Amino acid sequence: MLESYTIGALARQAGVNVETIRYYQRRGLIGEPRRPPGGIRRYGETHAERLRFIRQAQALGFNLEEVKELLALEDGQHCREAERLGAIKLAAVRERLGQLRRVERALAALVGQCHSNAGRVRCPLMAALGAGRTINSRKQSSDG
Amino acid sequence: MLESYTIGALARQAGVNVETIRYYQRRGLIGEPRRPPGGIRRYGETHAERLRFIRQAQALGFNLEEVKELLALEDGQHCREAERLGAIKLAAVRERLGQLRRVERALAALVGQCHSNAGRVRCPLMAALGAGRTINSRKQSSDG
DNA sequence: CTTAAGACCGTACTCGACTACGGAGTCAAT
DNA sequence: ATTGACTCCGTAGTCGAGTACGGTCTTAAG
Repeated sequence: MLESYTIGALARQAGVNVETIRYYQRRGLIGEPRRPPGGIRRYGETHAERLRFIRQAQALGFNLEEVKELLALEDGQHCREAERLGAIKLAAVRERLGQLRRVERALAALVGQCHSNAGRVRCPLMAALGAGRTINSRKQSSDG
Repeated sequence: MLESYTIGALARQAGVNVETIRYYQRRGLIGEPRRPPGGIRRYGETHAERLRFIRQAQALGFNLEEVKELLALEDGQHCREAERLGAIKLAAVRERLGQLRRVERALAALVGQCHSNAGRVRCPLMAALGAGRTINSRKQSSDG
């Protein structure tokens, strides 16, 4: 634990903006090391990892509040609570996963169909995404 | 195709705000039916479906621009283009899917571990999300 | 010591996606 | 004809997640 990065170095290392780090600190997602008398804060690997974690979690659709909870799990002693939160997130993730799978299938079908069927899109995507029937709405635009 | 909803009814039916519909129209995601001489626009099932489509796609992480493209695929005659776009989206979806699967696994592991291990969280989530090592940073908070 | 890069900090701006507001017009019921 | 709910429309405000700005302070190099 060398605590060797300045905030700028940390930012570079993690591929985020300095301002973003400071923003996360304000939001309580990463703690700021106390600054040595009159000086400049130093950050270590743990911070870098935390940043990576945050970005990953975000990329998966968790918002900062949720990420914060996730991080609390990680830090937490409260296994009971961790389990509860984890289970909730897990359910959410599985739901997302299910939908995404349907989309994948539909999209794959669309592309395949397109391939074999040049000229006519019947769009299985629409079917997959909640609508029951074929649409073919001929782009009822206005702008006139 | 009864074109029987007013915008308010459509909104209720689709579970969105009237303003949201108008916003989507401005953004070009749904066309507005021309208004009968001096009157009020009427919407039909196609609009309702389109709204559902939008919400679903959004829930899966597509932004409005992307949704618009998706909708263009649907509307489009241009199969060639549809295929191209579709393939791109498909790749994105698969990437997401892969990540999400990893998270699911990790989260499931976390919850399971928690269960069998009451009192101590080692957090496989962290491992899954880009960090290599166990963290256990004891919440280096600041806040005075 | 001077200087320049960068830290520190508060405040303000941006961007996407809405959401609210206010005034004028429409329409069905009374 | 009047009322009240609702539409239409433009403009403005909100919220989440940053990003930028500007002034002061630290710190390393010359």
